[in-house]
Amino acid sequence: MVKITDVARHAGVSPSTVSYVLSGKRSISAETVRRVRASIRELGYRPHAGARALASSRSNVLALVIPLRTGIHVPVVMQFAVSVVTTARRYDHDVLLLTQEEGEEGVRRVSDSALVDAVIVMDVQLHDERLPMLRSLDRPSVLIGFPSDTEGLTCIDLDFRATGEACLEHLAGLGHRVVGLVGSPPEVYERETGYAQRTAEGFLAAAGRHGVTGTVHPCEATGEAARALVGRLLAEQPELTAVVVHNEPIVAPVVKAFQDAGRRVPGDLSVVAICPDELAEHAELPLTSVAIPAEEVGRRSVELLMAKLDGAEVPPATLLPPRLTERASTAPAG
Amino acid sequence: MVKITDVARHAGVSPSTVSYVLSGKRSISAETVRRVRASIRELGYRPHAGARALASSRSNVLALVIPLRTGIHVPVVMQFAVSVVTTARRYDHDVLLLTQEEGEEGVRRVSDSALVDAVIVMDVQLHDERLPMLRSLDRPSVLIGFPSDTEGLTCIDLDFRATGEACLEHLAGLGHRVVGLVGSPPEVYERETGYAQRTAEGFLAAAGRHGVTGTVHPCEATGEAARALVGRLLAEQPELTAVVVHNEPIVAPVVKAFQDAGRRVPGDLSVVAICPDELAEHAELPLTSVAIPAEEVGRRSVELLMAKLDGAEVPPATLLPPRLTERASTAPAG
DNA sequence: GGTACTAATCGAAGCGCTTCGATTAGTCGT
DNA sequence: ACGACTAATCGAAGCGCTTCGATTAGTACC
Repeated sequence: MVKITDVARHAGVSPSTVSYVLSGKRSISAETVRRVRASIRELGYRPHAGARALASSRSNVLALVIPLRTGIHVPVVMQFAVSVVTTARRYDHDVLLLTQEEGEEGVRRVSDSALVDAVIVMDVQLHDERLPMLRSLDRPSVLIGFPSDTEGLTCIDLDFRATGEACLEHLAGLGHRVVGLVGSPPEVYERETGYAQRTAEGFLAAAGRHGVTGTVHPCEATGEAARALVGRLLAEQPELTAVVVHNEPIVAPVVKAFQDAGRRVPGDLSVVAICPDELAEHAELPLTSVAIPAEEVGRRSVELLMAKLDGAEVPPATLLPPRLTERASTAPAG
Repeated sequence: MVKITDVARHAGVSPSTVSYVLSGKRSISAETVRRVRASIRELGYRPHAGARALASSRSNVLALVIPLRTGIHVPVVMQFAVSVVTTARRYDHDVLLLTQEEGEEGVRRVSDSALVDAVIVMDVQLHDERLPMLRSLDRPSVLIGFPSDTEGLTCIDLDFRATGEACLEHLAGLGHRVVGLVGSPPEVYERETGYAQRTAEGFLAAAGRHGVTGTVHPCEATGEAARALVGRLLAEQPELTAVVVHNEPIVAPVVKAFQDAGRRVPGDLSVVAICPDELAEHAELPLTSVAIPAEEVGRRSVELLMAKLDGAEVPPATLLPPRLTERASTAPAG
C-alpha cells in the first residue's frame, strides 16, 4: 500500500505538505502542488479512509435509511437512492445503506461509531418513533417527509398541500365544477406520513376558492375497494366530471372502473393522478399527473446535509413545488 | 466521545484488555469480561470505526455496485440490496452503495482507500469491462452473473440452463409436444449477461431429451413486438400448446395476445414465465413461473465474501437451482 | 534598516484502536 | 520442590493521516 510518506519522499516534500496539497487548507506554491500531484498520480496514491477519518473526524460517508414497509413504491425509493449517491459523490462523499429494519439502533450505531458524518432518513411518519433519537444525535440529519413536530429537525418533501391545490386548479381551469379526491386508506388519514391530510386540505381549500364542489373519499388500496368507490361516486354524485387519485396502487383500477361503467376518459370524466411519472406515463391511457420528484428530493437532501456539515444554517422545512404534467386523461368539462 | 481508555479506566483494566474482550482474540477471565461489558454498556461505548479500521486494516464495510441500465427490473435489484444489507449485518458488516454510473473508478477508489473490505458487483455482463479491474483488486469480490471467462473470479447466479430445462420439463410432463421459448431481444443473445443463451440451451437440450419440438424466439421488450410474435407463432406453429416467456416486460402482453386471439390460458395454451415472483403472483392470471431468487443470491453473495475474508477457499461458481412454482397458467395438454 | 507582515514549508503530536511481546500467577507432573 | 506449561493481563508500539505551532524567506512600509 502506498502511503502519504511515500508520496512525500517521491516529491521531495514533507507529509504535511502532501496533506495540504490534498486538502487545500494552506497555501502551497504552484510548483510544489504540481510535483506532489505528479507523484500522487505516478504512485497511484489513495489516502487511507480510516486514517483520514481518525485524524480529521470526518468519514466522508453519509447514511441513507431506506423504508421497507409494503405500500412503498419501490422504483421511487430506488430513484431517490440513486440520486442521493450521485449527488453525494459530487461532494466527495459515499453512501452507506441502512434498512429500516435495523431501526433506530442502526442509525445510532453508524453515527456513534463515526462511520458516517450525517444521516438521511426516508419515509418519515407523522409520529415517527425515531424522532427523539434523531434530535439527540450529534450529527446532522435530513428527513424525507414531515413529522407533526418538526422542532429541531430539517425536513424536505413534495409540497402536498400545493399539490392538492394544483390538481384542483387544473381541473377547475378546464371547467369542472364537481370534483372528487380519491385518497389513501382511512387509517392513513390519522397516522402515517401526513401527506394524505395535506393533499386533502389543499384540494378542499382550492375548491372553496374556485367555487368547485370538492369531496374527499378515502379508499383502501385494492381493486375491489376502488370499483366499489367508483360505483358509489357514480350513484351519489351524478354531476361528477373529474377525480384526483392520490393512491398509487388503485390509479389504474379507478380509471378502468369508470370506463367499465360507460364513462369515457377524458371525454366524460377527467382524471389527475398523484403518482410517480413512470406509472402515469406507462398506463394504458397516459395520465395527467403530479409526480413525486424523487430525483430532486434526493439531490436537495444531500445539499442540505452538506450545508449543515459546513456549519451553515439551513431552512428547517423545504417544500418542493408540484409539477403537473398534462397527458391524455384530462379534458375540458363537456 | 467515550473511548476505549474511558472504558478501561471505568472497568479497572487496561485498554488492550477491553479490546480483547471485544474481539475475543485472547482469553479473558469471565469476571473481567463481565465488568468490561458492564462498563461498555454503562458508558455507551462504541469503537471508533476509523480508528478500528486503521489499526486492524478491516473496515467491516462491503461495497455493493448496483446496476442502473434500463431493462433491469428495479424491485429485484432492491430485494437483492436489502438481502445483502440484512445478511451483512449478521456478520457485523455494513454496506456502501455504489452505482454503476461511477463504474470501475468507484470500485477502485473505495477499495484502494480501504473504505471497504470486499465488493459485490451486480449485473455482470458476458464481456464485462470491469473484469480486469476486479481481477487485479487486492480485495475479494463476488459477481452476480457469469462472464464468459470466470478465471480467478467468484460468481453466483440462478442456474439459467437448469431453469430452461425445468420449464420445458414441467410442460413436457403435462403432455405438451410443441413448445416455444419467447426470449430476450435479439441483441441480448450476442452480448450481455449470457443468461439468455443459457436458458435457451437448457430449454432446447431438455426438448431434445423429451422428444418435444422446442423453438426459440427472441423478442423485443415491447407490447407490439409481443403481439406480432404471437401472431406469427399462431400462424406458423398451429400445433403449439405452450410457451415459456423469459422477458419480463412482455409477460403480460404475450398472455393477453394469446387470449385476444381466442386461445384460453391455460385451457388451450400453457404459459410458464421466468420472472420475479411478485410479477407472476400479481398478474391478472397468476402465472406458473421460475423466480429470480434475489433474496438467496444476496444472502449467498455475502456468505461467500465472508468466507473469502476469512481466508477460506470458496467455489468459483455457484449456480442456484431453479424453483418452479405452479400457478394458474399451466395445465395438461388438451 | 528595522518592524511587521505574508507565503511556503516542516516536524511532531495525536486521533482511538489493535496487536505483539512481556510479565505475573497459578497448575501440573515427577 | 522445581522446571515447564497455560491463563490472564498489561504496556507500548504503530496503523496512516491531519493539524498545530514553529521556522525560514521574502515583501512592504516608513
